Amino acid sequence: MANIREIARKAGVSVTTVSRVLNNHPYVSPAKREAVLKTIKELDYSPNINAVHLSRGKTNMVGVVLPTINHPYFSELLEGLAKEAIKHNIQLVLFQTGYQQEKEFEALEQLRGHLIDGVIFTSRAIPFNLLLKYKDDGPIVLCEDSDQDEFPSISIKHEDAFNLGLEYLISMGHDRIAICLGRLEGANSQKRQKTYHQKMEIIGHLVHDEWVIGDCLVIQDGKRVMDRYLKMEEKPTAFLVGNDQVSAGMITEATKYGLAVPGDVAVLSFDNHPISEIMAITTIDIPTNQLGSYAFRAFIKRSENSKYAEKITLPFKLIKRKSV
Amino acid sequence: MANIREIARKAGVSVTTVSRVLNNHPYVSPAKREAVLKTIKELDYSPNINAVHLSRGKTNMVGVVLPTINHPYFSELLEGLAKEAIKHNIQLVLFQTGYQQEKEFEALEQLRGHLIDGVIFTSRAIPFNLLLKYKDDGPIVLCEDSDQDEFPSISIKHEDAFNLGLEYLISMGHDRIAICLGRLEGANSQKRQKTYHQKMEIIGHLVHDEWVIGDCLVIQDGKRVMDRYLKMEEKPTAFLVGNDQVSAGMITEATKYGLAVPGDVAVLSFDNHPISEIMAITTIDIPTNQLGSYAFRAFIKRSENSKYAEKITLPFKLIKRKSV
DNA sequence: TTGTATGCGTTATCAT
DNA sequence: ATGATAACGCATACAA
Repeated sequence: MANIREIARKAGVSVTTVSRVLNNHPYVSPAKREAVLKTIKELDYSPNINAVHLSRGKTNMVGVVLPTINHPYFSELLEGLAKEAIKHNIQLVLFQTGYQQEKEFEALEQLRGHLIDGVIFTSRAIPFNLLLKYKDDGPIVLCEDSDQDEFPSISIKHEDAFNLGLEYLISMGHDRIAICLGRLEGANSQKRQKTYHQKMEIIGHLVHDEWVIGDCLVIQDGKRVMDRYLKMEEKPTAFLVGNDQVSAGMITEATKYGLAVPGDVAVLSFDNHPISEIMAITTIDIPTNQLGSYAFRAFIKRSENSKYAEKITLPFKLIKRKSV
Repeated sequence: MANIREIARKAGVSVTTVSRVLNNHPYVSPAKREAVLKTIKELDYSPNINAVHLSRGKTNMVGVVLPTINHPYFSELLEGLAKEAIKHNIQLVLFQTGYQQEKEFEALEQLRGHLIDGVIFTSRAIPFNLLLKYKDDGPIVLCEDSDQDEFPSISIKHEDAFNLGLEYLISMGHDRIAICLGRLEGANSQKRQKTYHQKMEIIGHLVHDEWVIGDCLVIQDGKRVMDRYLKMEEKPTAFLVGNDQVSAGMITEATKYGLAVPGDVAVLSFDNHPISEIMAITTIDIPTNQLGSYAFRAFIKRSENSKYAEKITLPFKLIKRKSV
């Protein structure tokens, strides 16, 4: 309840001196510094940070937009962000969107309201032109393989990574390949589907509509995929899967039905998260953690230079295990 | 960049009127309201929330202390919290501690600094007497089976739940039972160990030191546990495991070595999270999500009544599947 | 219904 | 080295 003025009065100094002590400024005599510190302790004082923020004009907090934290991809990414944020003494404020645009706008509005100094999108649902309106409100960073030059962005080249997966499956003798993606309408999924169709055309293979499966995000979705597979008239011999969680669910379910992996059906996924190692899933390693670190550094650069808009792409690599 | 004063000037009204429009107060003529709204739109104005907070004396944000979000237990709990927080139009600010006390103090310091209106501990590492010092700085809620009356708390009765697990294993013919816990020094773990030793004594069975395994939190820890099991001279016939993740890792690893579950070794865990269903793990359901909801409601009650300190315990139940 | 003036708790400027 | 005072942007008691 105590404030800086009260401290000043009791310590027999001015508020300026108290503020100087609080912020470790030079030019405060040891005697007065001592007196101030003593009073602060006595009154159990601590500064009202809202006032500090208002006065300073910034908060040292940045928003992180993500669909859910209840998924290894995003929690890994977040750890990368957090690791870097700590170095810069900056707090992360999370915005769990569940892919709801409304929630993303909430983050952007907090940016406008000076509650946070910037926003990092680990995933985005709002259209680009609406995002653009917030360009001047503070640093914004995108974790996406994007086709724009307004904001800095960090990602892997999704088309290339998807191609790598397809080519590996083909090299292992598969030509009847199905794919499992997240939200089919998302930018990344669109790119992946395009890549898929192109590649299938090259090897001269028609694509069955039911071989493109959406909404594959968590382990339970893998079960759903296998159930669907069992009912297919035209069965693929391999699946290229958007993330390890779904693969894990698929393989577990397949095993239940006595299907051999990769004998009856091969599975290749993305991420190289712990579960893929445990279950010996062949996967394409995505440096998810690093993605986060780089994203945060991009935020810092953008803070220092409001024109900074570099597109950074990180490497990925195939991890051969036992599911293909 | 624009502020309320500028809006007032351009709209030809007082700052008070602008503030009234902003906060939907009555007693503003439609004409002036219109003028203000128009100017706000023109200047692309939005309020500086720090100033609002400073002026109002509160922020509508509460801190959530948790070891990591990269774990189903905590992300589930968090979802329960978030669901409720949304209803009250309150932002959650996460403090990932990694069980570092320092991080928990950070949350408490933000409470003191009026940056957040309260703190919810989903897990706690700092000693109680230090926590107590923050009692008057704002509402604090504990998610723990605690023995205190200063703060409201939400939890299940860990002793009872652990007993239920032990009794079920015993009823299935096991008497050589090992346990896997999280941080052995934590309050919950202590209670569970005590329960374990008591029960083992009742059935007249000595406990081997190596049958109490700590640091079991994630799926990889399950692998470690099984590796250790294989080297034991005195092998248990069953494991009571602190959470489903660890069970999943154990079972996967056991299967690799040709061990039958539950034939060679039975596994019973806690949580009833998705992976336990997928892998048919027998588990004790913890209403993790509800735990979060209740915790948030306790925060609200404590905000309204600074004496409120109810201890709420939620029910748990055994889910019989195929790992015991 | 509207406006003036003051307060919220700090930092920063500018003297001295 | 120190302090008086003006911002920071908003809410609100009070007056009109």
